Amino acid sequence: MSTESPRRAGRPRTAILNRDRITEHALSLVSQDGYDALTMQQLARSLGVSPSALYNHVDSKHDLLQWIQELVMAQVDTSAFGKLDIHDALIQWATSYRNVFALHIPLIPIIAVLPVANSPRTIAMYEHVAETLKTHGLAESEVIPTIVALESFIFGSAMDTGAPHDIFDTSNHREATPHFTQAVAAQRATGVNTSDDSFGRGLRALVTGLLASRDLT
Amino acid sequence: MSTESPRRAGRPRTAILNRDRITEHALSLVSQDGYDALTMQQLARSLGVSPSALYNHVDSKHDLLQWIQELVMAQVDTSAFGKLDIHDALIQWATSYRNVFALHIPLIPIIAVLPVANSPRTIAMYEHVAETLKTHGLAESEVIPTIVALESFIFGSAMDTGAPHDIFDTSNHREATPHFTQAVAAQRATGVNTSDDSFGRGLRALVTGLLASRDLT
DNA sequence: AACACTAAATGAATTTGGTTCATTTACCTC
DNA sequence: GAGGTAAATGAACCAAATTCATTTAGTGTT
Repeated sequence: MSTESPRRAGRPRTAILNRDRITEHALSLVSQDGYDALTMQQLARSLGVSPSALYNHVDSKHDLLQWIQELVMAQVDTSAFGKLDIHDALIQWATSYRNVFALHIPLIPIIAVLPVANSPRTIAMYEHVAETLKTHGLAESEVIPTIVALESFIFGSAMDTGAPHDIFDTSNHREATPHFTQAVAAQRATGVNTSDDSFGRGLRALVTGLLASRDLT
Repeated sequence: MSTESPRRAGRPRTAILNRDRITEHALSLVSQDGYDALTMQQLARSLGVSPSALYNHVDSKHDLLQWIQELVMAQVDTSAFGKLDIHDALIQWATSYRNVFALHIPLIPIIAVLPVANSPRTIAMYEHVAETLKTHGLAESEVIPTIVALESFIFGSAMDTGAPHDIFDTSNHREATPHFTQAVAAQRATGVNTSDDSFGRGLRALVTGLLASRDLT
């Protein structure tokens, strides 16, 4: 938006800050102390700089989160495409995707709604999936809805990993909800992690169903 | 938690505020101007009261959001259980569930992770689903994971409705992503809403697959 | 070597929101 | 009436993001 001046002369002092350094430190803050610890002041302190200095490089905190997203996205494992058959490849990819974002839950509401254009890594990942689906024989117009359906499930499942263990505790209303209460007890008795189990079952169902719809609409 | 005092004497002036009135006004604010407009000051103004007065009734804004959740949950249509066969009942319920929360996206990250104990309506809804799944012949221990899988997809899909139309715009990187770019164009050409289509496809796949897993594990 | 120019960094101030608390208000019961 | 209590008030407080005028320190040019 800003018209550049004639630019006749030299460079300023060597910069302390740049996108990579900022993002790196931000992500490290998050890993250590969680998203609540990620404030502009904390970040600035960790970089040995004053908070306002950050605004020479980042437009807003929201922007900063987008930067973080890029790094996080890079952790998603897409190596299965081309190696494994489509069914297994999708499952391996989706599982990695979900596990990565389980560690970055606060990012989910942001990126679920973020234009993809700013994130090369995200685009590259989509290209992998799209190519695989197309090769498998999905109709051109089915590719995007299939990806979106998978992603919705992935994000939803990642959020679910943040739920407390006793989320389904119904101590107070036990009388009114016999079936539900009993189901909770039965699942708990199995000893397996609810989120993981739910994700596994759902993912298998979803992948099988979506790939099968090659013809019908 | 608070030990009650001896309570020997009378009543205060007739209260202006109470849970119902507060929640009602909060929800109305949200409907009109979105969640950004829901601040404690705005809410207080809309009730003709000072902000601090709210804290005699609500412990925190987070609490207030839980109250809203109750009202929102009440809008989910569970009437299909018992009327329709299980497949169609689940689809009708899930669709209503998703559509309701598409109007309350900011609530999703909060309630997805919220203990159910405080929300009678939520519990009642789960009881419906649990009973239906059990009647259908799902193993006791499969009921909860099935519900969680469905809910994850529902929440993820509801979030997706908030995505901008051009979320998949790849103008800049078109060369690098031929398959994806073409898929986006093809889907756009169909004229159908991406979120709706994705949700429909995914939901059918998910319901079919989850109900079929009656035996295998 | 001085100059002109510029990006980067500073620090103070602003803004926005949530939340606390001591105090006052109104009204009910004895 | 007098005692007692929940509700409401208003003035703070606090944390956090953001803005802005100003300073700092390079770098190429003359």
